[in-house]
Amino acid sequence: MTGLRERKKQRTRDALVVAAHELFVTQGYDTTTVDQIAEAVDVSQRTFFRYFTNKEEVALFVQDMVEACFYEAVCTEPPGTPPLECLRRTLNDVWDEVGRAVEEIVPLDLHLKMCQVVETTPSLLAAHLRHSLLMEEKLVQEIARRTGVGAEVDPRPRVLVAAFSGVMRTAARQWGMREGTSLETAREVTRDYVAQLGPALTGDWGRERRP
Amino acid sequence: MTGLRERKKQRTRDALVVAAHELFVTQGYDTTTVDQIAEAVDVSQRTFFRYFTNKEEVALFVQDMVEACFYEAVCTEPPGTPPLECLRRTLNDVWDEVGRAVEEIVPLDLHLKMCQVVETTPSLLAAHLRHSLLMEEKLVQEIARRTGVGAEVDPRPRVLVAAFSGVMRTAARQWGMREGTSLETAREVTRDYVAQLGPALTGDWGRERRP
DNA sequence: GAGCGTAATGACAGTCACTGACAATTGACA
DNA sequence: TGTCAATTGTCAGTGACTGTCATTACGCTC
Repeated sequence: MTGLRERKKQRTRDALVVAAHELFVTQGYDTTTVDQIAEAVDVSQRTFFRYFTNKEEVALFVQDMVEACFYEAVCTEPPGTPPLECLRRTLNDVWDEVGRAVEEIVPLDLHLKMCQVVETTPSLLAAHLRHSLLMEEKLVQEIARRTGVGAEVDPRPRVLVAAFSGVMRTAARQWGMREGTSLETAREVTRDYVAQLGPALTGDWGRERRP
Repeated sequence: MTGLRERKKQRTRDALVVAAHELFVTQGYDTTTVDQIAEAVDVSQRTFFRYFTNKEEVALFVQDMVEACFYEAVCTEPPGTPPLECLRRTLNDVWDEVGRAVEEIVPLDLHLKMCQVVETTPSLLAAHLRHSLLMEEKLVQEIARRTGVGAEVDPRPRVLVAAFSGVMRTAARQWGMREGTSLETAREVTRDYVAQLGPALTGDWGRERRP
């Protein structure tokens, strides 16, 4: 199953991801050319485009994996849990696994820095949002499946996932703008934000910060 | 104030928007080149890029205006309204004005078709999502202002706007996939989806469609 | 209404992301 | 070891976008 060919490909792909991350983090996304990435790994530009359909993809490779990781975790959640609770609980439990999965490809620190690059680079942020949308659709299907509610006739699965994802994105964004970015702070911020979903929707906001 | 120079520029810009819309709608976004758009209006490609920083911008010009329109409407809402109610009410009231504003630039029908093109064209959808994010941030500031809650210390403004915007985007998306796309159906679908925000978050989803 | 300053445009060359085609290389497997 | 198929490099081409400079056109003054 793991012939030399496979392993070589895997190594090239990983090397491209790591090299790209290092270049993006140090000199910025827009100012890094595909040629530079390819050269760093000593392959031709054409080969780069055989591994990644475009420049964005190599930048979002790890993030996509993280989101896929979250989706998988949601799918393994025990049935019968109320949908919002299911998402919230998964979110809280999945961080360690995410950390491990990331480390298999790039140093965790590099990935966290890359998250900030994504947030601050318009074209990259745009692509990231679109990728997230695809994952949202998968989540919708899963929520619909586990609640027995048809996503095509009842808007609630979509509405729930949209609200939840919107809040998570916001949390990620706010976290990315902080100084100390670690998995721990990310977990805290997202947990915090999601917890505010209910209070934020009800009109009676007190005058002081959440009690 | 409106010298010949200004009016001429305005006319060129509008002509570019209309020509671009027609081309995008008939042959698709990716298959339309900037040269074609410029040629249709009889200006050089360079001039096109003096009016719009990139190809996406001309495609999203009207949509951006619509979102700005919504934002303005939120700002003129009477103070004291609970924030979610404020957004919901504005959303319901603003449609006619939006229709009028759009018609000043492109035929409404063309715009509605363009919305579908945006939803179905990955790169364009990505750009659209990013633009929406900018508008969300403005909304956050406005909500924070009118509730006297600091957006930098209390997550609720961001959480509320994120949830609301997420649901609106979902509604727009679902609407765009329908057959009969009119302002009326758009109003209905969005109103419908936003109304489901509360029910979707509570765990006790009934087995049948919303009663 | 002639002339001057400035804004708008066109023409051109160049960069970079991305693609198709074809030839060269290399692992897999008989 | 030889053959097949997958992987890669090279090259040429397209299209989005940018900087530069010469040209045109507007607006304003005298």
